[in-house]
Amino acid sequence: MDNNERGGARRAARVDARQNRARILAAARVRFAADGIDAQIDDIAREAEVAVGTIYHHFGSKDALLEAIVHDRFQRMADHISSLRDEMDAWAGVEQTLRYIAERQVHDRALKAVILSQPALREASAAGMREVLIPAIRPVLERAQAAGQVRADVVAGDLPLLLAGLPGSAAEPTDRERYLEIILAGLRTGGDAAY
Amino acid sequence: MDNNERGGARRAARVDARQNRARILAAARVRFAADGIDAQIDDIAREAEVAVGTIYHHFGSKDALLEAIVHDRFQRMADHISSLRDEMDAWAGVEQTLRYIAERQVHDRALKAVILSQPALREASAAGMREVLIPAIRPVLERAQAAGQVRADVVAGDLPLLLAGLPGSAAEPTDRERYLEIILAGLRTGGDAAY
DNA sequence: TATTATAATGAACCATGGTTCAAGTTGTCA
DNA sequence: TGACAACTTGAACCATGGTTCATTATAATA
Repeated sequence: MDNNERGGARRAARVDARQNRARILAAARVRFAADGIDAQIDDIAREAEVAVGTIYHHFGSKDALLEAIVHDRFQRMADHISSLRDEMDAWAGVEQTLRYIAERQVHDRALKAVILSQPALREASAAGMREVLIPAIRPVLERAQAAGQVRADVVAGDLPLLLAGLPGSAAEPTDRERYLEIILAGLRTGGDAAY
Repeated sequence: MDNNERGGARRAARVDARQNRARILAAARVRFAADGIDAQIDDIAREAEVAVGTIYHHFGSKDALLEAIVHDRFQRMADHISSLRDEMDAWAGVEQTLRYIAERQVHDRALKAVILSQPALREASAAGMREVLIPAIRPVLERAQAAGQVRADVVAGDLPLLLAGLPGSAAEPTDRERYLEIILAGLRTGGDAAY
């Protein structure tokens, strides 16, 4: 149902199969980003120029496909955020992180949906956030907290949630910028001089 | 399809009909609040102790029923918020408003969903927000802005959105409190001394 | 009480959209 | 160049859940 690299298996995956798998992933990324969680398998198949059955051959279910996409997204995001860890200014790291997550969310409705989803449902995908994205955010955040630049009570998991209401791609860029500034100001250690 | 008060009609609505209508509304409120937008008509019917057909007799469609509920919710919220307009301290008015909307959202998943929904889809319900809730928030907000207590660039429509990521009813109350404080701090006129 | 407009019922209907699988293709290896 | 496992195909299948409507029941009126 799922053929990763060389398992203990015999034959290597056929090259056409690998191409198709890639086409499906690409199409799924596009459609999930545009239509959100309820993008349709048929649409993905059409866009990938592949039959529905092929998708099921490679991924087994719609949820599994979504999970693959989303997990990959979280992984890439985590990598990027980790690279911000030693931004010269700790605060800048936090700001960059926020802006980056915001930008990702605006371009990907499915991602946004998963971030918002109750941990109960959509468990497989939500796990990717808990175990990949959040751990990447944590050091960036804590560094800024240690420097007294961010409220001490904030937790890494708060950041994605705070961005949940970010105006979508239809809205004015200035609306998004204002939203971000409000959140950033809220996070920054303010007049109440916590430290 | 919808029998409001006395139209130009002849007979008054039968009392059992009125009771059933009320039962349906009550059940729908409960189920939409608990299950969100995709609460099932059959469940609502069961909870109201009424046949599905009766719901359709009174409301015509699931969307219409949802719209009725949501519009009513927005109306009540608007009324409550308006009563805060002349809170002695302008800032307190804003804070109360935020806390009130937050509390409503946590208790009602459908409400939260509508607030988050792209204005495109779910148009009928979203209109209720635009035309009832937002206008009620505006004076409270602008009063605090005039007093220099809230960022000048914030708009009434921002407030519900900022609360979109608020941790749901499953989360610790302290998580919600922290979230609120961050938003409040972000709105408050801060060190950058706008005025 | 007889009449009737209005309301209630719920099994059947239907659209949607994910999933299956028997039949046919094709890359790869010997 | 076979031979075969791996892969692809897409029509058919099925579950879900909103909606219809012919039938039956009942509140209101005369």
